[in-house]
Amino acid sequence: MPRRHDPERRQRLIDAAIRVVGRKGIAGLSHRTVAAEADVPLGSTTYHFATLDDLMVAALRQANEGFAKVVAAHPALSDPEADLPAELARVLGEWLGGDRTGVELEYELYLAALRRPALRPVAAEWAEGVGALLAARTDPVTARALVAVLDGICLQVLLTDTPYDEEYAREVLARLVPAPGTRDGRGPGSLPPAAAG
Amino acid sequence: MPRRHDPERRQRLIDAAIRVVGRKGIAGLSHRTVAAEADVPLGSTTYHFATLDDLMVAALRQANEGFAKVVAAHPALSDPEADLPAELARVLGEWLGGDRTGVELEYELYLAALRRPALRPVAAEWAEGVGALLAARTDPVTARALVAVLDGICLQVLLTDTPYDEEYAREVLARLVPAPGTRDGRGPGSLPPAAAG
DNA sequence: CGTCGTTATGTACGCTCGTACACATGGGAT
DNA sequence: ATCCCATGTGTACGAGCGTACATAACGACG
Repeated sequence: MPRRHDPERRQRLIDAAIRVVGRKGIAGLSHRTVAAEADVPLGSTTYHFATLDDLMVAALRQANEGFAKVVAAHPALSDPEADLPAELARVLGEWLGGDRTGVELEYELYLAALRRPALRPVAAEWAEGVGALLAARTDPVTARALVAVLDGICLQVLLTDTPYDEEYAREVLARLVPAPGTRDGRGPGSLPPAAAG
Repeated sequence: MPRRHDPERRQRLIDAAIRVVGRKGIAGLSHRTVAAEADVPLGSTTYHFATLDDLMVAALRQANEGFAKVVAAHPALSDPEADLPAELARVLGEWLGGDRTGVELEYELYLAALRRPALRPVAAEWAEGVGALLAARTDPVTARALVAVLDGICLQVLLTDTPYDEEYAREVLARLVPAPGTRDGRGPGSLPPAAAG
């Protein structure tokens, strides 16, 4: 019985949980599968995470950083001069085009909040995080709308096996962003219809 | 051992499955729970639905009619004179404001398509169905965009415990609909870059 | 009436699960 | 040096699961 006194075991369990969900889905997540993946005895997982919800909260919180990393790798998203819709569409394409397993993993944990109230605060954190990032470039209402449509486009791609269409995404995102001059913080709502067509 | 020769048993099993998912979620769906809910022996569920995927496909297909019913109850959605964004926002509010269990049920089955390829065609049917309905009022690209943002708004409400804001939804939907006169079927896509900031 | 295929029923096997608990261990406080 | 508690380990129990299968009833059809 080696490996006594293993600090960071908790972290290794989270990593293992993420790998398990990535490979077998949430349905395949159990104290035992995580223990096997992390190569620790069963009792260890139940000790560090009494319930599977606890484990999922930790996993979702960590998985959320996946999209954030892609975003952080694109400083253009923070550049007020850049074409925001085009940049967003590109970043989304990069994320969806990358490792599909990772994308499905993040979304599965995210969507699990529907039935697991424990996950909802974490899901909200993510939405607020992305929203805050976008709000710096537009206004709060537009930011929320952009997050919603990003979510919606991802769902369509992931749930219906439709390939991602970056040009389509760019177009849709562009319609949500008010014309310059309207973006002064007083919020949108009165943009002339001409701006949308 | 009464009730031999029970036609429509298959249908009753689907109904039972929907009730089970509504009450305990997909995680609580099993041949046994459905059998108990429908008050039939275990062997009967395995006979009519060899796998749980079969049962879920049938259930999702039937559950999909929930939103369709709400839509059908609003003929204004087909009226070319009506304010489409406002009507959509109202219908969505009605659906989300109604029996929350039913909404969660439909969405849970819908989202399950992420990990169950068998459900993806059914999920796609739903998206295409709503899309076709909206395409009659605008153009295909706008219709897809509206479906995406409807999905996104629902997600935000269901996943983050945020109350539904009809006025916000109306505003966002309105930005996606091209101004009248542009809606001639050639589709959008050529709006000047200036509109994007 | 008799036959046959579909539908219905009951039971059993092997597996995984969450949970509980008794025991071992080792490091930090005293 | 000693004690104590957080941490680690092994095992067992009862429950639920998918699946398989032998058997029984029924209705259609000749």
